[in-house]
Amino acid sequence: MTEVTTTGADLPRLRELNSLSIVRALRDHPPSTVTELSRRTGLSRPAVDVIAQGLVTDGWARVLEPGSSSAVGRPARRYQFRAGAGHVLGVDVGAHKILALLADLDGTIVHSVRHAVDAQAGPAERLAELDAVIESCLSQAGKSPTDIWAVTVAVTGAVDASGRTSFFTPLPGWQSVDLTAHLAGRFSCPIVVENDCKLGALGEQWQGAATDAVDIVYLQGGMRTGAGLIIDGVLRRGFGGAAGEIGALKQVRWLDAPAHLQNCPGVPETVGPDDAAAWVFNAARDGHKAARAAVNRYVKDLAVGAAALVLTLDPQVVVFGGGFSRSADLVLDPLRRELERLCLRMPDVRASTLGADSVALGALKLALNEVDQRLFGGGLSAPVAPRR
Amino acid sequence: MTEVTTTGADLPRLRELNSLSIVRALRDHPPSTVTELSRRTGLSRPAVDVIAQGLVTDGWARVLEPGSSSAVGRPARRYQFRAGAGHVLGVDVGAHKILALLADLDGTIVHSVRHAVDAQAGPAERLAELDAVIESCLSQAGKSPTDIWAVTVAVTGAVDASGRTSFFTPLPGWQSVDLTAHLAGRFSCPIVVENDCKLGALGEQWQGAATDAVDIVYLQGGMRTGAGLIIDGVLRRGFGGAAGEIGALKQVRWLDAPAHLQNCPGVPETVGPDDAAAWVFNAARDGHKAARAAVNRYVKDLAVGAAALVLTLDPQVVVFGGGFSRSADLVLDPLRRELERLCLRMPDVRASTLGADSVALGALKLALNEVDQRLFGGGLSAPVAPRR
DNA sequence: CTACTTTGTAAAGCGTCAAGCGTAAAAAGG
DNA sequence: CCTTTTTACGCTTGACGCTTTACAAAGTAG
Repeated sequence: MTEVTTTGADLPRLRELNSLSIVRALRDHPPSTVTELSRRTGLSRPAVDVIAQGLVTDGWARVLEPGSSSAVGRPARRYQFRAGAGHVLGVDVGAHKILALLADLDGTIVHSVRHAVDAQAGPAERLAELDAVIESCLSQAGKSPTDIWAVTVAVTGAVDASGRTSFFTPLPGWQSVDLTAHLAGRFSCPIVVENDCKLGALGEQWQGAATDAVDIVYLQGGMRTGAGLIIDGVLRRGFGGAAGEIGALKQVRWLDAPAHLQNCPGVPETVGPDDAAAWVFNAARDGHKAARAAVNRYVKDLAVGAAALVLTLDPQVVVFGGGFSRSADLVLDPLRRELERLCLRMPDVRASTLGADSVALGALKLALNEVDQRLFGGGLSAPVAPRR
Repeated sequence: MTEVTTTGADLPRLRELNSLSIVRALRDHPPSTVTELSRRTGLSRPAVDVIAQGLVTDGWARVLEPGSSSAVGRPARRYQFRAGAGHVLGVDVGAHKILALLADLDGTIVHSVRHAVDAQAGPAERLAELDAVIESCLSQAGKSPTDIWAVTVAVTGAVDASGRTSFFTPLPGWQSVDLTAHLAGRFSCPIVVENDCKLGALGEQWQGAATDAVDIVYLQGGMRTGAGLIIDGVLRRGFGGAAGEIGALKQVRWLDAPAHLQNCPGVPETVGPDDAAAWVFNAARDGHKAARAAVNRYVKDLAVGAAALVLTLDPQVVVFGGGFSRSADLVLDPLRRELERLCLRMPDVRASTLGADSVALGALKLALNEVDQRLFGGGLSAPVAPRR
C-alpha cells in the first residue's frame, strides 16, 4: 500500500519492490502460505517462494513447518513476519500521568507502564519520572534501548516544524525542555516528539473509533481543549506544526470552555479542582439542573471550534476524545445538535473508543510509521535498528 | 514524481514504469537528448534509447534531427514530448463572465475566449452562453470536441462528492442545473465540475503567487467570499466537497463582509452596486475617510475567517485573490496586522498574481491532472482521448 | 588531415519472472 | 492396507528487459 517514486528502475530494484510487497502481505495476514502470498501479490508461486526464502535468510521472516493441518492435501509451509525483530516505544507525557507502551513491529503491545505524576511537578521531576517509566518498561519487558527502533513522545502544546521543541505548553516550566536531546543520550534510534492531540487522532484512526475513515477531526475534550486532523489518511501537522490550534482564536471559546464545568455552582468543597468536571458530569447524569446547564454551556463553546474545523475540512468523522470522553454520552447529542445547526454537511460524530490511551497508541503508531518509512521507504535493508 | 502502488510487478510492468519515467522527464525539459534523459532517470543510455523510440512509434514523442550544435562531439538527436497530441479545456462560469481556456498537454494555452454575461441571467441563458463560449473557443482554435481529453468547469457554490451537482449557489436558478450531464452530450471525455475557490487555489499554486508552497490557503475576496485549500501539494475537497466553507459560520462574518464596501457612505448615485466596491477602494486609495474605514471593516471581517483557516491548517502561504485582489495593496497590510494579532504562527500573506484568471487556470490544471491520472496513473496506453 | 569527444547502435551477459510439469505429502475412500 | 484425490513443492525452460562493453558515425579543435 505504500508508494514509491517512479524513477528509473532496474532489475535489482524490481526484486526489492517485490520483496517489499511480500513483506507487506506477510504483515497483513501473519502466517501465510506461498500460494496465499502469490494470490495476494499477483506474483507467480515460484517467484514468491524464492523471495520468501530470501526474507528468511535475511531475518525478516521465519518459517513455520506444517503442523496439524485440517485441510485436505499436502499441508503448506507457512511464512511469518518476524514482528519481534524490533520494537518501538510510544510515550504519553500528560499532566497527571506518564504512560509508556512497548510494541513489536506488528504493533502488538508487549508491555506498558503507567506512572502518576503531580500536575504541578516541575520539568526536572517530570523528566526523571519519564526516564523511570521508560526504564521500567524496557527492563520489565527484558529489552534494552538498542532493541528499540523508534521512539515517539506525546506532549501538550504545539511542536515546531523540526519536531523538536514545544514552544508553548501548559505544563509548568516545560518550555525550555528539549525532549529530543534528553532522550538522544539513551536511544540511538529516531526520536519524534509530537503534540498529544495529533497523536490522539492517529490513535483513533489506527485502532479506535475511526478506523474506517480517512478524513477525521479528533477533538480532545479535557481540562485543555485541542484538536488533531487527519486528511486523506495522513496526519497533518501544518507547515509549522501548529495545525488544529483553532482554540487560539478568541471567538472560539475553547480556552474558557472547561471553566463552565469547573465553576459550576453546586460542586462540593470536598471535590478538588481536577475532579470538579467529573463531578459535574455525574451530577448532570443524575439530573442536577445547574450541572446540566454547565455541560450544555461547555458543549456550546466546544461546538463553535468544532464547527470551524468541520466547515474548514468537511471531514467524514468527528471523534470526541480526551479526558471528558468518558462522559461522551452527555456530550455527543448536544454536540451533534449544535453542529447540525452550524455546519453545511453533517459529519459522523462518535465517541473515542480508546479513551485515555488514544494518545499513547497514536505515539506508538507514529513510531511504527517512522520505522516503516526508514526501513521500507527505499529498499529493504537488513533488519537492524535505524539510526538518526 | 508520481507514485505507483507497490504490488507485484513483472517485467512488462517494469518497462511501463520506466516509460512513464521517461515521459515525465521529457515533459519537464522539453527537447532532451538521450544522454540527458539517461542522467535524469538513472537508466542506461541504450535503455533510454529503446524506450524513447517506442514512445515515438506510439505517438507520445517526436524526434528532432540534430540541427546546428555548438558543442563538441557528435550532435545529439533530441526527443520532444508531443504536447499537441491532446488538449484540455478549463472554463470559469462566473457571475459576470464566462472564460474558457484551451491548452495542450503541456499546459500551454492555445486559445482563450471570454464572454460577458448579465449577472441576473437565468440558467438557460447562462448555459447557452457557456455553449457558445466553448463552441467559439474550439472552432477558433481549429479543434473539435474529440480533440479534447478533459474538461473542467468552475462554478460558484459547493460541489458535492460525486463532483456533479452544486447544491447551493448564488447564481439565480442554478441549483437544478446538472452541468456534467449538460456537457456529456458534447464531450465523451471526463468532465469535472468544481468549486471556483478551490480551482483558484489550484491556479495560484500552478502558475501564480504560491508556486513554491505546498500548504496554501487561497482567499477569494469579491462580492462573495470563499476559500480553497491546498495541503501537502494536493487540492483538498473534503469528504463531501465542502472544505473551506468556513464562511457559513455566523461568527465568521464573511457573508456580510462585502456589504461594508457596498454600503459605504459617499458612493455616488451614478455608481452601480457592482462597481461600488471598486469605487470605495479607489476612494480609499485617494484618502477618502469613510472609504478607508469601510475597507478596514471589510478586512477585519475577512481576517476572522482567514484566521480560523490559518489556525486550523497552519499553512505556509495565504494568497488573497478574487475580484478585490486588484486592490490588494489596500488589503494586504491590514490583513497581515489582523492575522498577526489572531494567529499563532504567521504565514506568508501574498496577493494573487493571476487576478481574475486564477480560477480558469485552476480549472485547466485540474483537467490536466485528470488526464495525467487517466493516462499515466496505471500504465501507458496509446495517446488517445480518455473516455468517461 | 588527425586527434578528440560525444552520440548512435549492435552484441553479449545477467537477473528476474511466468509457465509448465513431475514429485512429494497428506487426507479420503474402498 | 492400498489407491485415489488434492494440494503444495521444486525444478527446468523460455521470454523479457536492463546493463555493460565495444565499435562505428558525426561532429569540433588543432
